[in-house]
Amino acid sequence: MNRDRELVFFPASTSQRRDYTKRIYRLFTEYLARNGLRLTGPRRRILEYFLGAERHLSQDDIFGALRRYGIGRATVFRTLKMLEECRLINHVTGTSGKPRFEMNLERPHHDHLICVLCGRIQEVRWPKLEAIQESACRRFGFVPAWHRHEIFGRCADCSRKQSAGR
Amino acid sequence: MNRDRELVFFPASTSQRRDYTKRIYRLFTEYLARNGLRLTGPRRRILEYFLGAERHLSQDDIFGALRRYGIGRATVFRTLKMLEECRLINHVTGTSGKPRFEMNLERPHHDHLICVLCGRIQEVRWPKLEAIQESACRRFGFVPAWHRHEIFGRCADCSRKQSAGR
DNA sequence: GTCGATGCAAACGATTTGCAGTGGA
DNA sequence: TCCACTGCAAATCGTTTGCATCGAC
Repeated sequence: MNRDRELVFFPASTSQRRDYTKRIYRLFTEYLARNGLRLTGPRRRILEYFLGAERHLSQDDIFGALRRYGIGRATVFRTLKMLEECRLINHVTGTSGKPRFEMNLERPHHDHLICVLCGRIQEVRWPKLEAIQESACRRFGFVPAWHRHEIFGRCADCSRKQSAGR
Repeated sequence: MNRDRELVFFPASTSQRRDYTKRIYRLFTEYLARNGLRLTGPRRRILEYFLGAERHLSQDDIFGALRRYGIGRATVFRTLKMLEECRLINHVTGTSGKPRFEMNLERPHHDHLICVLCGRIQEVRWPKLEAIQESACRRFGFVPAWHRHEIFGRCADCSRKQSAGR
């Protein structure tokens, strides 16, 4: 299975990737400088891991992958919170309610189809749906800031397997 | 403020209410019997509280209101889980991430506008939106079971107050 | 050198579970 | 009567925080 397909956008070629990484780093260091914070080893490693991951990561994925560098759980939590605050990453509700994270920068807005059997998260773009939603909010005088639109069910693979098994 | 307006549907007249309550109880007792479970005082009280509430309740609301009957937190959690499992109630993500619950039975599907300032939860029906969503899932071979569509932002009252205060 | 960041462990808040006693069918 | 249900307290889970030390600037 090609996990890459599950991401709506991810730089494909090596040069695109290099440029993307560079832009991410610039935004990150600017954010850090603006707030009197520092670019440290653990922060760099976590960001690097996101850049290489191409899928939705849990806190455990990150901690598990980076513990060999002696990075503690607290630091992972602290950094995730920070990256979310500066809008470089986004969080999605995974199956079992545990949050998963995705790179956010320069990626078009999308919603999520979450498979309750295998936990796979598929991204979908629905521009038409977003438009309807916006206008409806306005009718209520409600000023939307962000939203969460997650659909839980069975993905194509799992529902195929399930009906074959019967 | 009339909180009732925030619910898309709730039986209005006394007789409608009585019938609704009767149907809820029948479904609940049937569910209990089917699983070899019992209709106990605490369970009855919690259900009763939902029937009278007409708004989105947190676990704390329920515990707080019923502690005078000596009902423990564990029982509230256990019962909420059970009611959710038999689909009599639904859970919505409140502000601060804590779940809130609503009666689910015989109520048309709706989404939620959640005010990040006052925590108020407003319900919206979007039949057109639901239709688009359904058809898009089908295109992916994804079989939706349930979804969560929550929009966070400022409600009409709060955004008015906020701009007046400036 | 300064002061923010780190890892560790302890603290925390929400939820769950073990258990002995209680009560619904 | 029987066994599910209860409240309580202890346990657990994910996350946060206090603190002494470390390291980026």
